[in-house]
Amino acid sequence: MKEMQTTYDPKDFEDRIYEKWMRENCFRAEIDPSKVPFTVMMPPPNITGKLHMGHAMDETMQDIVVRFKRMQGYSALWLPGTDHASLATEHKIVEKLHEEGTSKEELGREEFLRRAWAWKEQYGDAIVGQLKKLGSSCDWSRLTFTMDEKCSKAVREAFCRLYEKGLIYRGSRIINWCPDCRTALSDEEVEHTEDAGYFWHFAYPVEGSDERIVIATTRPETMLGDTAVAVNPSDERYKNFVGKTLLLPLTGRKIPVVADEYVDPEFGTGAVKITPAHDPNDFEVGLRHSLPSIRVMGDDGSMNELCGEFAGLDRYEARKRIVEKMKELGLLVKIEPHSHNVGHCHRCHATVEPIVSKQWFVKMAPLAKPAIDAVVKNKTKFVPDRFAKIYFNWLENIRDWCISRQLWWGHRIPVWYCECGEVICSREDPTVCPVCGSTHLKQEEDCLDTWFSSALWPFSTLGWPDKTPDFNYFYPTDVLVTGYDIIPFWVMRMMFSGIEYTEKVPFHDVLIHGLVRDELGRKMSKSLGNGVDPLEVIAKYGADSLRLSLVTGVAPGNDTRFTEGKVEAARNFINKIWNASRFVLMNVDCDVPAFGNIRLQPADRWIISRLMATIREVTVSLQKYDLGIAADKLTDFTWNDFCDWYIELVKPSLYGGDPEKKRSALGVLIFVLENILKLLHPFIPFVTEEIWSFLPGERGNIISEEYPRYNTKLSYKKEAKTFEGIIDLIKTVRAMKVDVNCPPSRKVHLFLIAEQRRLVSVNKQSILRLAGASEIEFIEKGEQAGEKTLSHVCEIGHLFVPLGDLVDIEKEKERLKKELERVTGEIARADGKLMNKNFVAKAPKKLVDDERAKKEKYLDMKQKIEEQLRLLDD
RNA sequence: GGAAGUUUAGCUCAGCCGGGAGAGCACUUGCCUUACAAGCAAGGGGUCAUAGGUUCGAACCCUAUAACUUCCACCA
Repeated sequence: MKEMQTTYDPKDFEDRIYEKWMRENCFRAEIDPSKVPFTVMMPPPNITGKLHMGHAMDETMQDIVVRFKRMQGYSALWLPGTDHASLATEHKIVEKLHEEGTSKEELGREEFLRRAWAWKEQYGDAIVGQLKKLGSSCDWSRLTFTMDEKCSKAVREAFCRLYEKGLIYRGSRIINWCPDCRTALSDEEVEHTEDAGYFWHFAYPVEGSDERIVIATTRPETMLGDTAVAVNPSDERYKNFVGKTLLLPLTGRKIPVVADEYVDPEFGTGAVKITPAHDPNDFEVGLRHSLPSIRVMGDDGSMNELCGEFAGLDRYEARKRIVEKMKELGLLVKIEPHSHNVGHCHRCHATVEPIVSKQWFVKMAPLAKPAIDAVVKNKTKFVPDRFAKIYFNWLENIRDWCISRQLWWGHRIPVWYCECGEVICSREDPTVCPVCGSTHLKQEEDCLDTWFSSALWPFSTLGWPDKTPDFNYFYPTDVLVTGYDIIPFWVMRMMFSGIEYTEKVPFHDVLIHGLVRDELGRKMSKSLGNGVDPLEVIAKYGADSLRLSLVTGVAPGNDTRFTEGKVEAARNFINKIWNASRFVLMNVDCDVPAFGNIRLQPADRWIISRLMATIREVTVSLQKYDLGIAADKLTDFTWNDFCDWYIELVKPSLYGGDPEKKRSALGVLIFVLENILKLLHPFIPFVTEEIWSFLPGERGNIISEEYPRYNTKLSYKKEAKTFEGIIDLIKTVRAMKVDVNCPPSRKVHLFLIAEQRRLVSVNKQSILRLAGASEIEFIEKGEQAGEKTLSHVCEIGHLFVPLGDLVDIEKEKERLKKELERVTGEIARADGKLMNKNFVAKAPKKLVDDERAKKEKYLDMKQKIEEQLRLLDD
């Protein structure tokens, strides 16, 4: 039999184990009617780059849940994939082309797409590699890319259905335009920041008079597109202006003064220039007053041909020139600093321009309603549930979704325009116009928003719209794991899409996690350069340590800080398990009896009792997605109970020379270790699998083992409680020795007045070893343990330890007096409660009983301490 | 202008149904005890942000306040 290395080194086996899992098809989810399916769709990472720490946490959480469910006997499918990330990817490729001295226009659509697919191959593979390094147990046979044929088919189906229902329309609306990416954006893709700017006050002259009206604007360049000035109808200052005509400076265009409630008289000058083509509010005002809409800016953010001398200028250059010009004309009244909310493209951070443009939209109101209802009715639950509020907030205030993008990389909109004017939306590429028979059809140039295909992810991956066996078996999915920042982009859209297309919610639970921040609590970002590469951490500490560190001490939905110290702590814990396992295995030199055939000793029953309690707590926590609590319980049990206590307690049995005792001890050790490894496997899959392979006997992979189950017959609650008296005894002796500076090597003689002599006797060797004692001697009440003796009342009885020269009687008296004080205080506290009639009457009976028992215990302690004090006084 | 979150040990954070405040790291002391110094043992350290309220009983529930964080919102 091969042996375990003396130190834990994950590099020795992580890759090898992953290959083994792959080779043996351990991640493959089968359609098995005898099993219950459990489905998780991996949020497909963008192919724009490599995975960051946030992904690492997201994937780890999913893997933990999936491995847990798989071990529980579900047919667990974790379907992996990647996202084409239309805008983000195209942006990156365009940047790269720019560096190469070319452009997408120069290459043309076809060549550009060829490059994009090459990009996808490269980065998609890198991501898959990273996921494997992390230990992700996803079903690679079902790996999906959002532009795979099946997804494209689903996208077309979805688009056509909405189009046919009249829920998709094309129209000219104000949209968010990114002049750098040169595409429309949805509202969600715009980030607002409070930017410092100015308020320019311009005077607009009234036609045929000397009167002027002063407006304030933050975007002077848009004045070229003004088609009115609006004032509040109740504003006395401007009453006489309403209906008059103004001469728009720089253009001489005649524009009316209109009255509209939208204007806030308190803000600015109370008069607002109206530019319907370049401002969402102005657009609305324009509609109400039938104002023309004049677009003065091109797709690249420069002023267009309507702008006279400013034509061709960049928007900011134009702003400068216009302000100068207005000043020259004496129409610049004043400039005041003003900070306001400015929208930025969330991809390239360029300032977004609201622009009127012909785009495709999804009508949201009819889709939002059922998506809200589903969560209200608990068909889908958010964990933690407070995130439901954020979800509602979005859906309740939602506006129509602009889905067209002026991009090439993505799903091209399945609409064709015929020369006769017919618009054809089709699942198949049409060749002939159904109206005029023409074959001159042109497909819509625009692509769909990436999130349009992401919205279909829970079912497009399973073959929808076809009724595939996968779809029938695995859909709807069980849990979606993602960050709170993705709720508006994705969760919400999957919800209404799932309900609309499949008539089922796409998942029952949404497990929301927070962001992984840096050591100082800052968001990890490229610009700050504070990101930590998961692969580097894995290289140094191993994937298991990284995984464990990402879920311990983390509450659902809360942000967490990444520190190397946490990874180190996780590594140390894993090292502990490694060595504990090594210890157990190096003692195996005989057949280990089956657990059921072992006559259990009190210590055995204690550890098994603790094991059962742990199994129960961990299982409950995992079912509630409380991964942090589960990890915490497991660490505590493994390290404290198993390693620090149980292993030490059974060493005398291993070393004592009695083969029967040794065999039994080994049996229990192996049994508990097996359970620990299984319980921990979802968290730290590699090392548990590796250790598992060293355990004696024929066994398969731990990944395919059954998750431990709570067994009432093995709970031994009462016996475990009693056994804790032994632990308490050992701790007491240790503390006594430290208290008097007794060297650990100096063995002490223990005298004990106790009722449970048998329990003590059975564990005598363990007690001697762990307490650093030479002998335990039972004495009767009233009997003396000799001169210079320290005493302590512990759970199991009254302990006396003669320590000779180390004992300072006066100090011991002091200590006893203090102890007496404490105990007296405890009695008073218990009395305080028990004398309270309300407590006795209203508190649960168990609590009252417990309180009475405590009082009894302390009274007994008090008596013993007083006795001892009297003795010392004599 | 709305909304959510956070505030607990020196640091980072847990804390379930309300029933004697926890972990890791750091710190102090002693130990290389034949698995592990990435370790063992024993310790010190908290006005659970503040003020009220509900309750027999509050870190936990309610109200208000403060500080910080985040999301949303068209005030030109």
